[in-house]
Amino acid sequence: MESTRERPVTMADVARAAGVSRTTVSFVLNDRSGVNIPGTTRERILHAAEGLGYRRNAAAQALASQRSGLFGLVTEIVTSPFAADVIKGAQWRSWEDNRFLLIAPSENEQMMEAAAIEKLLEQRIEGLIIAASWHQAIEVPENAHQVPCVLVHCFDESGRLPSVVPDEESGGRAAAQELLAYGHREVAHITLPPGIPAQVGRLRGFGAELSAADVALPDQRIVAGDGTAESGYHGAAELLDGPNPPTAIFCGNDRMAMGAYDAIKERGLRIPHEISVVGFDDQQALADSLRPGLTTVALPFEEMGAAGVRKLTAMTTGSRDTSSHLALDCPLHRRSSVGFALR
Amino acid sequence: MESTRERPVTMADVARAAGVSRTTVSFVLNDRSGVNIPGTTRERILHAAEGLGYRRNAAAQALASQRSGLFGLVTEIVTSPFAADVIKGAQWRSWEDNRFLLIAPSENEQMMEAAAIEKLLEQRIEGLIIAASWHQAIEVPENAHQVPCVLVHCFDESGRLPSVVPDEESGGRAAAQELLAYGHREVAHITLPPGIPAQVGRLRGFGAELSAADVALPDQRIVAGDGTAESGYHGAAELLDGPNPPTAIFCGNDRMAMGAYDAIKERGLRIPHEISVVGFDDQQALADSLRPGLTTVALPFEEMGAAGVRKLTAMTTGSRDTSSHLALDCPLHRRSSVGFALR
DNA sequence: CTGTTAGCGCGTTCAA
DNA sequence: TTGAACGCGCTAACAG
Repeated sequence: MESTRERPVTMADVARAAGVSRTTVSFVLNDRSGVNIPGTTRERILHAAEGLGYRRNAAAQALASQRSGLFGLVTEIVTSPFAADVIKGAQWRSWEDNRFLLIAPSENEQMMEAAAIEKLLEQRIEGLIIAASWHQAIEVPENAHQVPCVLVHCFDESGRLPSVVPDEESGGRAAAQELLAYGHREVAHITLPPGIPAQVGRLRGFGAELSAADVALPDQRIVAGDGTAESGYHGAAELLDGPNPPTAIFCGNDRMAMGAYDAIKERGLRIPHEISVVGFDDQQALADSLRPGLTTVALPFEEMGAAGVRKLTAMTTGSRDTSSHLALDCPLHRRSSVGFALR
Repeated sequence: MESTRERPVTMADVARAAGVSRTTVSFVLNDRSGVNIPGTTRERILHAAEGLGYRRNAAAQALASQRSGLFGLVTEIVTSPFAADVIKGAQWRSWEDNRFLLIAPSENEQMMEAAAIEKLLEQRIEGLIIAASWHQAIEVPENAHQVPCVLVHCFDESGRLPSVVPDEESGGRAAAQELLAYGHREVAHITLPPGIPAQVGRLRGFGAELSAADVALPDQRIVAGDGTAESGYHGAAELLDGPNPPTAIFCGNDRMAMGAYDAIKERGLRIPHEISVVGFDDQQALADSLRPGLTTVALPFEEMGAAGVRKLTAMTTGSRDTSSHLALDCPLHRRSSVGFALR
């Protein structure tokens, strides 16, 4: 029984079949610039490769050339509802750039994240993207520094690593614009936990756009929340029960908007007829369960993923990209929670 | 300037540092069974590797061992809203199985799909998953047969390739159960294009569950749709304007449910008070824009992705898995479009 | 412009 | 148990 092991055809086979050396084959198959190979030879090689069913071996190429053509992405894939969008954007962009994207789950346990990166490093990735589930300063694992690294939806304190984050201020402005367009002048805001980028940016953008339209946002109209539905409920209650209730509330995130809905309905007010609400994050599962549908500002996850890869490609191809901190606009997603102001 | 090129440390370096041969290092690092190595030597090697910061080179290992540890997944990542869920399930499962998942976009152009697979093959994937955007029989590209291959959300006519599909019938049954639970006995169905698995299964399951409860589903109550909102509109109109309008409509998909909503509202009927609607597919973006929220049957994308990988792992590790055609349950997602029957 | 030669880092057989 | 030697498939100097 002579087992003719179906051995995969190699460059040597192609060279033999075409009557040339492996080098020539390599040159032709990678059509290297700066080498002029007779059209006939070229044809012959291509034809032989085709005929034999030759297929490049990426591992061999990676080993020999010291370049894997791989990018890595660590993200909270299982627990974060947003991770899929970042992956989608990054994945597509990588493919366009003729690279594969390796994904590794971090689930934000610091240990696991380092381990995940380690796995990626074993694959000799040429670049790494670390994506966080919320806009924050992160502690970058030591081993991440062994390859070009881009931070997505987060940044490091030192600011040494390039990052791609949402422009929270633009989101705040978008919310304000929408409310202003509907004639609201008595507006309020329920904030996120103080100090985090999302809290600072969203409020700042909101306030700036309002004041540009000569609409005041006094301190009594800014109540502190902590991001939970619970705090949204209390925040809205405080605003509505106060001496001068607003006609519209911009909530620092969708969860708080959910809480606000409860407080509003509890008081017999109708959304959007008597009061308008704008959220932030565009959480599908959440906006989905709210009645009426929540008009909210979305985070540009897909774009951030793509931008991260683009930046990585730029870095690995040597083009020194100076604009290393990118902030992407947060667009408004209209649903049904904003109506015309009564006052 | 003696540039001490920071050459990555190899097994040879570890061997030298530990005073043993590369073979021994290889044995220890891969803790090969059937080899007894003195605890001391073992310790010494591990220590040396740690100290030198040794990191395995996946490409070299793949090349030498002829096993890449990679699985491939082709899917319509950019155009299909469901692809992300399949990816999520498959990705997570692969990681658990200690493998990386390579994703390639197909966008259902037959040419592009083959090209995508070709790229994956160059990476020497050990298994391939082909995922479709709707449950259908597909033409499997020739090159897909060069590695173990599992079909997700689709199947090949010949039935030779293992597949993981949604159990459409279970979804039809779930819809019926929900309506029955709310006391509906006058129910109708708007079908998908005739013949496709989703149409056949959903209707069959729906009908079976009804008849098990002694509820009739006469032919006049089954109107043909084609999957578009337009056809849903007309189907619902036909049902509502007929001699004996139903109290509940099960639509073959969400898009048709959207159309049905219009016909219903146009006739001054309220959902779910006067008529109930159940959809199929659980399309976020769609169910999100409907008022009231659409109760609908979901396709188990994440589970299908995971099951596909699991099957692949089983195949590549040789365990002959006979149950090669897997059908996963479709669970109901309750929102607000089902209410108690008035009649 | 083409062929020769030497690695890339690791798995694995075969002796010792 | 350990070490020497070869091969995996390809890239890249360096000659010719």
